[in-house]
Amino acid sequence: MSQPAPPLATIAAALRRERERVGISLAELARRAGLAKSTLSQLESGTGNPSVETLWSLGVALGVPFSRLVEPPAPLIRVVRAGQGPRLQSDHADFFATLLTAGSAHTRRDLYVMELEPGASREADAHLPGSIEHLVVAAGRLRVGPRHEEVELGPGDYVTFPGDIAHHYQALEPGTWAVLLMEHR
Amino acid sequence: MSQPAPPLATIAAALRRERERVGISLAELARRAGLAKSTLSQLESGTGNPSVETLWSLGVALGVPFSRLVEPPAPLIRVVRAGQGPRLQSDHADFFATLLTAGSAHTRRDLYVMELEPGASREADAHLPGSIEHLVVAAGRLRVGPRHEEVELGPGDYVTFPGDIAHHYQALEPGTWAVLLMEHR
DNA sequence: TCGAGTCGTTCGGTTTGACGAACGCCGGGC
DNA sequence: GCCCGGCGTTCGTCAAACCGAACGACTCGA
Repeated sequence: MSQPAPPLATIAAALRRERERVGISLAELARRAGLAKSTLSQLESGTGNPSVETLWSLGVALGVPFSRLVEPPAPLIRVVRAGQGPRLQSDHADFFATLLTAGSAHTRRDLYVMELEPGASREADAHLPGSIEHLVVAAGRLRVGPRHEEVELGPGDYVTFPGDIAHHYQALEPGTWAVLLMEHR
Repeated sequence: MSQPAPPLATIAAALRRERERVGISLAELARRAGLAKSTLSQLESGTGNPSVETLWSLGVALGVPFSRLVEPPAPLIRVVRAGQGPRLQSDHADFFATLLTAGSAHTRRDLYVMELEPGASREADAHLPGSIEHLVVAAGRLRVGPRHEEVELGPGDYVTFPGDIAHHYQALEPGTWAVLLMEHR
């Protein structure tokens, strides 16, 4: 799984790549991560073997998960057999989902605006294995999550959870709506 | 994803857990990983902050991916409350973007909550070639789009446009915010 | 042109992680 | 009894990760 790669150069490349993606300078990143510029400079140049704490603080400052800094960008071959495409859930009386952009065969992500009215909660079956839901509440209040782990959200709140286990949505106020990003791996 | 946890204790627990899962002694694991027993002993006791190389060799010897040693057992659901999460500053003081979830190494897909105040428009440089922006306005009014093709959006409105050409955002009302999905490649 | 600011790199000094050897502990033979 | 093998921990030494300061190069404004 993680055998062959000596992660020294991988980390160096990942650090520079992610930093430039965020669009900040080396000095600025060092500042946010609480490190010396010299340390970060050596890391990005491939010299040195950072401690976990050091690399962790960089991951936090960059807003990326730890693994993105150590694992090489894995070009991953993936097959979706015919008939296994994501199925849209049928509409419920108090639930509307508007498909904004559907994932093509290559980019499997769907973006919805979801409108809900208070009342009966919407039970969602498990989707495809590996699917992940991201939700940002735009207005109203929403109770959502996997069974027995529901959370209550207000405007601006964000939540993510696996889509491949049973979960449900329930609006707590009229006019509740949210942006839903469905990822299918 | 990787925010709050100081991974010292997490690593200690993960090492002991994985080692006992394999069913080998501390000395044996140190032998396979090419480390000194003392080093591993201190790591499992929570003392010390291993280098990436050290932890990597342990992951190889244990036959587990690197991330299993540093990330706590993944919670099913994760919430970022409004106004929390890492904020990306911009060249203008009236623009904030909060990174909600960063795409994995191969799925470059970042989800933001973007807050804007009226006034000077934010000029966005072209991003990586092939990137696409999706935007859903949650509150306020927003003028956005590529140069000379701007559109005006209200709550619930959705727009998508290429991110690899120059474009800009401009809030028309106070308290304007939107959900931004950035796709790369 | 000069000055102030930021950029990223390089250079000693200090902290600390990793090593090897020794330690005490426990269980099984001869 | 005694010794032997392996276990996990502790201690002193050494290399190196990290730091702070200084450096030259560059960009703006005055």
